[in-house]
Amino acid sequence: MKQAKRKKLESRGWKIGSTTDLLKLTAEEEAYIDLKLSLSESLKNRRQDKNMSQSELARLIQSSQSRIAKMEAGDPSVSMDLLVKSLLALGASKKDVAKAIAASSD
Amino acid sequence: MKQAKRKKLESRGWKIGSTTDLLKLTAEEEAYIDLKLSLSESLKNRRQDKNMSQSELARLIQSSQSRIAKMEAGDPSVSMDLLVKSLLALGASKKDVAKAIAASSD
DNA sequence: TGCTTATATGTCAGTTTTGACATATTATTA
DNA sequence: TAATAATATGTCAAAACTGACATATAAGCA
Repeated sequence: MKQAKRKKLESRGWKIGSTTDLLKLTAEEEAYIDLKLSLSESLKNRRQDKNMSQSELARLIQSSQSRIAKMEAGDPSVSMDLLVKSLLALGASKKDVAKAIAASSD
Repeated sequence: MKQAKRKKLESRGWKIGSTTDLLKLTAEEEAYIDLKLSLSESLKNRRQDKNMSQSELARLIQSSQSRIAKMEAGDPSVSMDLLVKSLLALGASKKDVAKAIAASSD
């Protein structure tokens, strides 16, 4: 994994292991993170396309503005379940979700 | 939603609301459940294609046989995160995951 | 510039998900 | 048939995730 990418992930709060095994992020771990970041991005785009504020989306899915912010920031404390439920609440179809997931993140 | 399908879901342990609003499962809720069941199925197929037992898979992902069984049974206590991580551990690519998700469940 | 709205970040108690365990049920094979 | 392997089901303490809140920072506009 490239140094730049690792930095990006670490800045978002992902713990990629101790300093000694920073370079050992497995392909599966990387794919999993990629996948969540793709969902994050997709969520942000969908919300903005609807001219909706984070607070409005929070109301829609009975969550809070801060959690929406964390979702869109790719915070590791957010589950895929919540990301997907949010996308669906914004009108995404299963195929839309699939497309978001298949998209490579960089 | 069809009666037969609802029964199927309820038999797996999904709580689809009280008797009065059994028919009001929203499209989003339905899509979310469908999506998880598709991942379940995909996981089971992948594992079996590799001639791997649930115990072996459990070891591989540092989980337990009982949790694998729950994943494959579509138990509502299992997160999408765990399902996806497991698929990736079995060698699925992001595209494979996307395909599983896009697949309609019945 | 100040004012307002939107987004980001940190914390935390309540809830959900977790691996592990015991044990039941169902194949599979001798 | 018995014995063994595989899968299913129920429970629980620990770990992870959650909405909510406070508050910081940023963006837009008068």
